[in-house]
Amino acid sequence: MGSVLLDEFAHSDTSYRRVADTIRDRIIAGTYTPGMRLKVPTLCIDLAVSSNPVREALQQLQGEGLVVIAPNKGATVRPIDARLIREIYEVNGILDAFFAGRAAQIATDEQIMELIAIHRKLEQAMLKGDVPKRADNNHQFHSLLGEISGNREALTVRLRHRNLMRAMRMKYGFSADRESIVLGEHEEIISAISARDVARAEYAAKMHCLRSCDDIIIQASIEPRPSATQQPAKRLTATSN
Amino acid sequence: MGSVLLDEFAHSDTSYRRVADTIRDRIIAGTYTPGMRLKVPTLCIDLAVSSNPVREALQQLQGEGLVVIAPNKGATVRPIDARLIREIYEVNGILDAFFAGRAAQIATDEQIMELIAIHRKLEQAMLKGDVPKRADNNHQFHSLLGEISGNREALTVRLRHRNLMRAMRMKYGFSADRESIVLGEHEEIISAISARDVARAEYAAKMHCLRSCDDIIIQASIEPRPSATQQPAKRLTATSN
DNA sequence: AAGTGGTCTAGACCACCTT
DNA sequence: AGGTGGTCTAGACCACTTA
Repeated sequence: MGSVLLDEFAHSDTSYRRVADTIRDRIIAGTYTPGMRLKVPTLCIDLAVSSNPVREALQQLQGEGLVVIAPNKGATVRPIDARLIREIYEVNGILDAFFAGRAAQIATDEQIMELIAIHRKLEQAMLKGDVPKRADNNHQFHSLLGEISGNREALTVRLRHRNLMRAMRMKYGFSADRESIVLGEHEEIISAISARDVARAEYAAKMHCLRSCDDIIIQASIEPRPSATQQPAKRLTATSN
Repeated sequence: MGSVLLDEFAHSDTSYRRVADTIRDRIIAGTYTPGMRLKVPTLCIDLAVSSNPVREALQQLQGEGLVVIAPNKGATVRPIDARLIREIYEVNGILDAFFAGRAAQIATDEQIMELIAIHRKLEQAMLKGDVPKRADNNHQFHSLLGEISGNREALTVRLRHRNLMRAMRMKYGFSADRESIVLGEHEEIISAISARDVARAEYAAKMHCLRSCDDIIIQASIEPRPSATQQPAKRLTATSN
């Protein structure tokens, strides 16, 4: 029987998942920047699907904190201001201190080896100036720390915040000397974990976060010309419930 | 021209928001219990809407952590096992310690008065055995602590976890003597904040969380046996404390 | 007063079951 | 095979914003 609709069997996964993955990647990659309108008709054409999967994907991304949906007004990439950055890094600092402290308690020697291996790859990527690989290795470093803790829930929260901050980094970048400092901070964290020094590991992780926060705020305050989208309007921050 | 559809002007908000609110309330109230299937056709009939708003609401609730959606298999109320409870309370303990410690630093005298007022109302509700009011006042107590910190992002995370645990409490309840213990723990937190003793406030809040976690696990008398799914974890995260 | 875009319905398609 | 229910499309309705 001939199918009325698409004969392509491009159904490896559900459509709304692929749409959500695509939009998420574009937000993290900086293709869609914070504050940008995400119009359903445009996305429908671009991704060759109808409105329903797009709308479901946007709802899901709102749940992840990457998108804000205002009733009858549509979706925008979550706008990020200095306050939100500070709040997120405050939470990140608390969680990362927990991760590092827990790692100092329970990490196996193999896991510590793996941390060091990732750290070396990160070092290489920085030397080569390979920005995407740099971001990926940094992500792996902190993900492994989270996994060692065994707390998936905490890791989920942390990952969502990381995605938001990656979007910021893609828009504003790092300050010139931040990269070499990051390496030193990672080494201090690894050193503390290896020494099984919980307090030092917690402190090192927290400081790593604080300095990253300071850096991103400095970078972001370098006035990026307002893009040619619509007027800023008011910030809506429609917090659910 | 006559409207083809409903002429009722029952459009105070969007449909998918009302559906999400309804389902969320029912999960928290225990009408829909963890693990229960949420079938779209049933919800459509029950709530008198079509599938699209229901599906969008489910996606949103998945983002909030109350619902799990499996591709081509549908939605279920998020199943909760002992591991998830421990993970959530671990995060809660960290966040509540932060909230209480921050409150000890920056709470105004008026805010502390308000905390005490809520505490008294909670006391009254417990004496009267008014369970819904009890839950509501307890929620207010911890929400105010979160608001004092000024960190909305942390508060959002904490609120989501609170919703999940309220669903658990609605299903399993408290142990007999837990209520009076809660009052004492809240008083200790208030006392530490009033004394501006950061470390004591953090410790009191963390202990409050840990005891609540222990209580709910006992009430649920959950055996964390691995279910029919695969068991990838080899090393169990040493049962904390 | 159009137009744009968000929202919702009805129905078709199709994946995963049961029998 | 048949049924149940998840998924997607097409199109209608409607809120908000242009001019």
